[in-house]
Formats: sequence, C-alpha cells, structure tokens
Amino acid sequence: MNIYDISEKAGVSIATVSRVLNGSDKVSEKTKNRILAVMEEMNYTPNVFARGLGLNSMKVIGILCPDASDPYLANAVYHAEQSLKEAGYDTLLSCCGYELEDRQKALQLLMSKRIDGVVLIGSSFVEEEKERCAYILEAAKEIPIVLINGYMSGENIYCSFCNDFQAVFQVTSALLDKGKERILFLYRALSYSGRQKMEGYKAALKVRGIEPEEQYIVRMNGGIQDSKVQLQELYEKGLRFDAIVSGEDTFAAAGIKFAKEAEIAVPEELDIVGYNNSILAQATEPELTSIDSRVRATTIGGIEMLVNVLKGEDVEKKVCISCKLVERGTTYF
Amino acid sequence: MNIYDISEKAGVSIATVSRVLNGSDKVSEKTKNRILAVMEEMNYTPNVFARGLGLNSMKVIGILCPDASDPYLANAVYHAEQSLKEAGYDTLLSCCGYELEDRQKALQLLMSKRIDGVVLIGSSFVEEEKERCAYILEAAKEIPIVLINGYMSGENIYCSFCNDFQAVFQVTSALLDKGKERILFLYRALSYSGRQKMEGYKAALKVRGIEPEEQYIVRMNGGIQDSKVQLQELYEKGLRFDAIVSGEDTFAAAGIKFAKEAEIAVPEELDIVGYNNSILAQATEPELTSIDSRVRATTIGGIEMLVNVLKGEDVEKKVCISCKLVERGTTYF
DNA sequence: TTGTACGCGTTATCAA
DNA sequence: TTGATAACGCGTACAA
Repeated sequence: MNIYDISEKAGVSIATVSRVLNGSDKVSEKTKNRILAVMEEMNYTPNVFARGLGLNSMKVIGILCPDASDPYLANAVYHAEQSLKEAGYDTLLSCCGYELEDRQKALQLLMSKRIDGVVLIGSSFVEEEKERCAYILEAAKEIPIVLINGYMSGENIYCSFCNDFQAVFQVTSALLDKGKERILFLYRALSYSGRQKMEGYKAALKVRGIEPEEQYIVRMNGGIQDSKVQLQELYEKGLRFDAIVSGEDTFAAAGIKFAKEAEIAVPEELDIVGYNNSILAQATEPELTSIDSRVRATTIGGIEMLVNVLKGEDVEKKVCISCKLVERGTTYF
Repeated sequence: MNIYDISEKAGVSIATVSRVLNGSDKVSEKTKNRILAVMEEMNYTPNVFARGLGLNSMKVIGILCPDASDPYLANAVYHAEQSLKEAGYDTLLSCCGYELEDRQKALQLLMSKRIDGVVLIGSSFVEEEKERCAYILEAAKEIPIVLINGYMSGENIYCSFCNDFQAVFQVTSALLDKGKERILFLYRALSYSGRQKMEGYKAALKVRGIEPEEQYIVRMNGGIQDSKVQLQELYEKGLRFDAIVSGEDTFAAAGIKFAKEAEIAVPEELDIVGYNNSILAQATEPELTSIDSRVRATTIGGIEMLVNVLKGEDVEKKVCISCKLVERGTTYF
C-alpha cells in the first residue's frame, strides 16, 4: 500500500493524495473526502522512511541516559518521553553508562540516526574537565542538545536544572543555625549537580566563618548496605558528626541504618537530610527528610526549550528550578 | 555528503562504495582502503532514511511500557535497551499508561513507524478479558511481539516471564507450615502476574485443605502511605492476620510501618514477604524479605527470543524463569 | 572486481 | 484546484 495505490483508487494524482496527507487546504472538500475514504478502506499509512528521506527528518529525538534503571533518571526519561510525544516527537532511547568512551560512542551512534535533537539526562554528562565535554559541543554543531539537570555553556546547548547549590546551602545553614557543628556531607560523584551541592555545603559554612574540613566531606559509593558500612568505618576511626547532608537518598537511608546500629538517636542526636525525595524517603524509619529536586518540572522545562528551538523560536538557554525541602522524621528544625 | 560524493572523490562508482559500506568481500583491499579513507576524511555517515526506504527496515524495535518511571518496569526497559543495542537494534520508547485506549493508540502509532518488532513491558498488557488483548494479536500479524513478564498465546507472540505462581505458592506454603493461620495477600491489579501470584497463594491454602477467604485477599492501591492507612483501616475493622504476602514491595513496606504503629512485632508476630526485591527491601527496618522476580534474566531472555525470530531462526515461544526468595529481617523460617 | 540503472515512497516545485 | 516530475540517498540485479 503506497501513495500510488491510493491515488489510483481515488482517481487522482499522488500529489493530491500527498496534499491530503499533509493537510493542505488547496484540495476540494469532495476529493479530500474521497481520498480519505480510500485511505481508510485500504488501511493506508504513509511510509515514514520515504517521508524521512524527503524531509530529512523523522521527528525523532534521542535520549541519552547513563542508566535508565536508576530511579531518578528513569523519572526524567519518563517525563521526557511524555513531553516529546505531546510535541509530536518520537523517542529513541540509548543507555550509555558512565564511561566517557561509551558515552561518546553512544552519542555518535545516535547522531548517525539523523535525529532532530538530543536530550542528555543527568548531570554526570557535565564533567569538570572541559575536554571531556568536547564531544557534546561538537554534536551541538549539528543539532540542538538539551541537558537535564546540568549546566554547560555552548552554542546550541540548552540547560534545565534545579538550584542544588541553593538547596544545600539553605538546609546546611538551617542545621548550623540550630546549633549543629559537625555536619557530614556525603556525595557520590563530582558531576555538575554533585559539585553544586558540595559548593552549597561549603558556602553555608564559610558564610558563618567556618572553614570546611575535608574529613567531613565524604565520597560514597555503592548502595545502602555498602554505604552503611562506610559510615561505620568512619565512626570506628573516631569521626563524630551531629548531622548528615546527603547528595542522595541512598546515603541518607544508610545513615539511618548506621545510626540505629550505633544507637544514635535520629533526629535528636543526628539530623539527616537526603536528596531527591525518592521512594526511599518514605520507606525508612523514621521517614527521611529530603530535598525534592523536582525532576518532573526540570525535565518538562528542558524539553519545552528543545521543542521551541526546533520550531525555530527564540528561547532562553536555561531553565532553573528551585528545589523544595520535604520535612519528615529525620530532622527537627 | 552522500554516497555519490564519496564515490566521486574515491574515483569509483556508488556501487563499490555501497559494497564497502555493507562489508561485501567483493572489493579489492586497495579500493576498499581508499574508499574508507575518503569516508573518514569527509566524515561520511550513510543516510539511514534512504537505507530504511530501500530495505524497509531501520533496525528499530519499539518498547511499549506503561510507566518507565516505575522501578520494576524501568529496570526491564534498561535491560531491554541494552540487549537490543547489543543485537544491533535501536530502541524506540513509548510510555503508554495503563488505560486500554491509550495503549492501543500507542501501539498503533509505534506500528506506523515501521519498526521491526515490539517489546511489551509489564504483565498489565495481559488482561483477563481476551477482547481487551485483541489489538496485540492484530499487531502480531505484522511483526513479532515479545511480552516481558506476561503470558499470552498467539501467532508471532513470544513470552518471557517468571514463575510467580510457584514463588508465591512456595512462600505461602512455608508460612503455613510454620504455623501461620491467617495470611493476608495483598495485590494491586489482576494483571497476568497479579493473577498468577494470587493463584499461587490460593493453591497453597487449598493443598492444605484450607478454603481461601475473601477478606484475606486485599486489593491495594497507591503508595506506601496510602497502603499503610488501608491496612490500619482493616485492622480497626477487626481483621487480624499473622503474615503478609505481598505482590509488591510497596505494600510490604507499608505493612512494616503499619505493624510498628500497631505495636505488632515483625517478624515474631507478623511475617512479611514482599515482591521484586527492590531497593525498598533494603531501606525498611527491619529489612524486607522479598521474592526476586529476576527482571534482568526475564528481559534478556525475552529480547533474545525476539532477536532470534528476526534472524529467521526457530525459537521456543516461551521463556520461564524461576524466582528467588531473598530472606531478610521480616521473616523467620 | 567494478559500474549502470532502477526502485523504494514521499515531498515539493512548477505548470496547467 | 490539480497533475507531472524531479529530487531525496541508498541497495542491488544485471551487465561488463
């Protein structure tokens, strides 16, 4: 079934069929209806490849995501797909892992599919060393790129992120103001978001004339169990702390478990703040106070920019969303 | 940059370039290298649309998933994408929600993209009423369809699932054998998987001459908080139980919270078993015993079938994986 | 081993 | 308002 078959059955030329297909108004109501009827009857669907070839676009956006099974990233992927669909774009998903080389390859592969734009999900794409981001700038020469939860300046690059600096600054400040003196900061990686959070933590201390100490800034890895062990080891080595600000709910959940085993009362002796307000925050005991990083708003904002760019509209190059502290049982402000 | 430009620069015909592109061995090493060099230099990538048009395939598989932000489904999406990529297929993702009409539309839209196959993620696609699955059978007339975590017989339909019946049967049996008499079964929906689990529960009772009572089989909805309230209401109405077998970790986590507030000791007075062995199972206190439904294995098995079908190989139409009970702190067998 | 020429199914331009 | 026809870029049968 192709446009020729339809045109023949309807007794018109393919040009007219094409016009009906693309909603041109230069077709008489009568022929239009006839053609529509034939299409219906023949169960005809235009060939997207041929259309793609002619228009050099299939209205597809590539989503690059290190790990679509990570709850935070999965959320972003979900909302991105929904927003794109609403705007008439299909979503080509590629999970690329956290290794630079794999990402580069994945992006290149995606580009070779002649997609209309790229969504980079997660702040891990924005590394400290500029050279390690060069491939993104390169790709942006071809098609617009939007970063979800990261910032990076560059031609044809659009960024949507939440104000992690401010969120951590505020919560750390609040802890200091209520008298906490040894606040542990836990993070996984120095992604864009990770750096912002850390800077927020340090700034809150500095503003109060306190010099941040390295021993209170701890890089974590692994899940809840591993992190709990890591905290226990620090504790056994003599490190003492009266609050935990964590860049991820995972570590905060580990903090709760650590505290229970060490018989430290939460939140009386130890305040704990997580990040992302994930499902974990509701599962722990006590339930976890967490900073909601507002993935949905961030993602939708990013996609909106991208779609508008593709429409040829002028758009702001950044969207910055404010986080929201969700207080539960692990803090008492 | 197209194949003509390359052929011209290399001083050969497009046919030869095409041969190099497609790895034909009927090209002399010398010209092959020359062409490869030109391609490299010109940064040439073959046009996938043109190729798709000619071959009537772009090597793309559509993934239909009700909700890519659900942790269980996100995991399946992730592994599906990885396996497909490995087999040389791209992944078109469509999140379709849980409404029949939306799913039908989404599948139809996906089909219109001339994809090579479809992956249906999640057992909710397999409903009890056959007519509500007719659109899937219809689509399978065009291209192969694989179901992840669901079973449904039909031409050109392949299924990969885990043995939920057996898993629930076994764990329920174990609870009965250690003397539990009022086991609550919690479920969200009567998807294929949901039905299998429920049947497993009932069968374990029946085998022991116990007639399952409706009041112990409870349909839940919502997250941890809502579910906790739901359990509290049942309790206040006088329902008593000494074990909970849950079709989802969410409800099991709610069970733990309920028990704590009602001052029921877990696992001494109340055993709780969750399902999926999700991150929740590690976050609760005590940690949750949970049935691992082995998403990864299930998904990989399903994709493998699909890929083999597309290769034209004969394949088994089902893959059945055994679940694994992961014992933690909410049970004591 | 290499080249020629056609088909794939659209969209778009121009002429009628 | 309609039709004829040229792109679009590739794969491939067939010829050389």
